[in-house]
Amino acid sequence: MSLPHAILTALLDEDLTGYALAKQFDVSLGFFWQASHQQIYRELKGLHSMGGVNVLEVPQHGKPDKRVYSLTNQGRQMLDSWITQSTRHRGAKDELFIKLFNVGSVPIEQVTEAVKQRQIEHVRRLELYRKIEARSYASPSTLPDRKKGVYLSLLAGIRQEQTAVTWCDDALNLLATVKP
Amino acid sequence: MSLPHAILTALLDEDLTGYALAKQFDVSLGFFWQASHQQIYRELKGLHSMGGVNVLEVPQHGKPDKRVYSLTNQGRQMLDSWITQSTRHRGAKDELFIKLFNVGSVPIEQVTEAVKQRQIEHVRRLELYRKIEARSYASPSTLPDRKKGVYLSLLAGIRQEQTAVTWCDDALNLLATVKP
DNA sequence: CGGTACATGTAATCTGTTACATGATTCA
DNA sequence: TGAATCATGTAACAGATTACATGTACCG
Repeated sequence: MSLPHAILTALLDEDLTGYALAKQFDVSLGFFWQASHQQIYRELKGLHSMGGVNVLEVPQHGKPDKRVYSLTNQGRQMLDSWITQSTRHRGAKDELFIKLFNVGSVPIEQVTEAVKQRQIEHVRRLELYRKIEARSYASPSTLPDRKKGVYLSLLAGIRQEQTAVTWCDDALNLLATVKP
Repeated sequence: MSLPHAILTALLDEDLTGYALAKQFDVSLGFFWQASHQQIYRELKGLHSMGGVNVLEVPQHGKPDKRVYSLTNQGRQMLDSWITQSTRHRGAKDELFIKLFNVGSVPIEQVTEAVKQRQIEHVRRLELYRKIEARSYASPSTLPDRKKGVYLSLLAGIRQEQTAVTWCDDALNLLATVKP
């Protein structure tokens, strides 16, 4: 039960439509918590009926009408009390490790291929994160308080990807010693 | 759709009951893919009706009867063809990052507390992994092929935890500069 | 006497994914 | 002309979590 809180968090700095929220969940917060537009529209209704957000309906011409959501005081209080609760993280479910547990029982090339593929993804991710770092967080010591948490998240992402890229190299080396 | 394959994988080396499988999913494979006993019993039924596993009913006295599951040839084939399919990983959903995105809007002590708590968990995890490494994977170069993938998973776990512990230190340092 | 281990399950609910549905505008 | 962007949603299904349910044996 934390997608609602992720949405409230995204609304801290700016009012957003469901559509714009869904885009945010593709980048930024979405690097650490992803959600589809279907989920977001569903949750926004729930949050609205609970008083956590306000809606402003904005008629448009040429495009469908907008519903711009904003955080209410009650929404802020929901965040405040949620912050004190225990932090849950469902351990990442990653099929790659199941595949690795199959080494020695299935054709090794397929596992190697999966690791190579994964490394490409990690490299891409790392490049993206570094680009964001260079653009917006070049001097972390002078960051306003409000940005420090976001920066730390990005830093976590960078380190994770770095670790993963290096691990892929080591994994490929060891997998190369497995007889086919 | 990969819990079935995780179960088949766990059955590669030994026949197990649903109960024992659930325990495996608390350690070993479970470090990278967790599942509750309810899920496992459900999936075992499905796998059985699809011919991926055999059941041997073992009457016991004093305890409920056992159903010992073993992998069939068809089960092995299911793994073989699954291995070639694309590897999915749902990005880890971690509330800690949502909390970090709240820095500057909620009481900072709570966020700091959450990071400290998380660091303790990572340290514990790291110690556990290292214990397993020392016990079973002291000389990775002489490992039989069948164990190499498992070792690589463990190595990934160790590196991830190490990275996380270090990051927590850096995070705590930067969070200490946030005005309350 | 109380807790843990063994051993299996059902039912309800909550989350997440996939597919379907609509429709104008802008850009190549 | 066709794809992408803006903008909202419904419906069905799959997957995960929580609660409930039962019952013996063994250890301290």
